[in-house]
Amino acid sequence: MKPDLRTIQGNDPADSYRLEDQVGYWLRRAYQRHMAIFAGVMSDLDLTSMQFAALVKLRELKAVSQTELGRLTGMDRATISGVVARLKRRDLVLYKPDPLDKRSRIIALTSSGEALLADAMQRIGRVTEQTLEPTSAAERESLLATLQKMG
Amino acid sequence: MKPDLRTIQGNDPADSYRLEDQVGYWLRRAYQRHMAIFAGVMSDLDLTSMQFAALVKLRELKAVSQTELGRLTGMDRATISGVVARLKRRDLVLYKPDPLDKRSRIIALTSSGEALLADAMQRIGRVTEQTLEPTSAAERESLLATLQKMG
DNA sequence: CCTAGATCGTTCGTATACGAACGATCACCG
DNA sequence: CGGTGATCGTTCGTATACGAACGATCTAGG
Repeated sequence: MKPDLRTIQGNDPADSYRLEDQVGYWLRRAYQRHMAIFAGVMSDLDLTSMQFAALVKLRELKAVSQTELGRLTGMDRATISGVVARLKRRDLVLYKPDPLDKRSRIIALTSSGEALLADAMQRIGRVTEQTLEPTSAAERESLLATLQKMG
Repeated sequence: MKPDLRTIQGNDPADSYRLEDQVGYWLRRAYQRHMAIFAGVMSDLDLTSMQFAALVKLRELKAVSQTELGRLTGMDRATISGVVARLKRRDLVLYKPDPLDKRSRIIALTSSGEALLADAMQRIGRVTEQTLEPTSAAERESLLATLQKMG
């Protein structure tokens, strides 16, 4: 069915390499499109998808240390540091000292953080809907399962 | 099989929202892991996946304008500008004037660019292999097809 | 109690990412 | 031919992303 291009073109794997055949390329493209959809739906809230992820986790857990919040949302120390700082600057989150560890900084939602998040959560379904719009229900299930294995 | 959490927890879609159920979250995770694998395999070449993508396209097309190269690799004007500048600084690519358009800048591989790319292309299979390692052959085909629809 | 190693959050350096504004140029239309 | 809108690449501002080095603190072991 599918001819082996290496046989046709030679033994060097480089000869048959095309960007458009690579998972990495399409992972990036799909993620990129998802981000653009997110930005569009949330544009008037001025909220990035990473900021949203952090707020969602805070809503779920009430209060976590900054590094732990990073772990839960998939951001390293240095990255979550900036994300949280920008949320703090807008008074969407606040800092609390950790009575058990002076190194640690506990992060929690403020009421305006909760309010903004509530608004964003009303819209998040549209983001997923548009992201997955080109796919069938079966594809969606399979995609999610496969991505979870890979993550 | 799967209970509708909205029915159990209330009517607000926010109540049933979990980061871990979202495509966007897993797209990011999978892409992130792919990037880490790429960086590991290519570490001694000091080549990012975006730089690699640009070099691959240049090898395929011999010479393209900078903006066109960006389009083909999925980077906007501002981003490809920096990527190409860093490749130029390392003499992996060179600039040529476009005889037909004074605004345009034609980019092409240098011989050291070709050499480095040849090395990278010998390894790229390992990157894909490791990225897809947790998945079956059927899942790989399905994943690629679905991502392509979404991209 | 006291030190070696782990962990917390910061900062720096580098590399994407992308919207917006800019000057130069191009293409097309009247 | 002259002007208007589109396109080329740059620069700026902002937001991730992440390795590395740092000071402060915590933990475990002796």
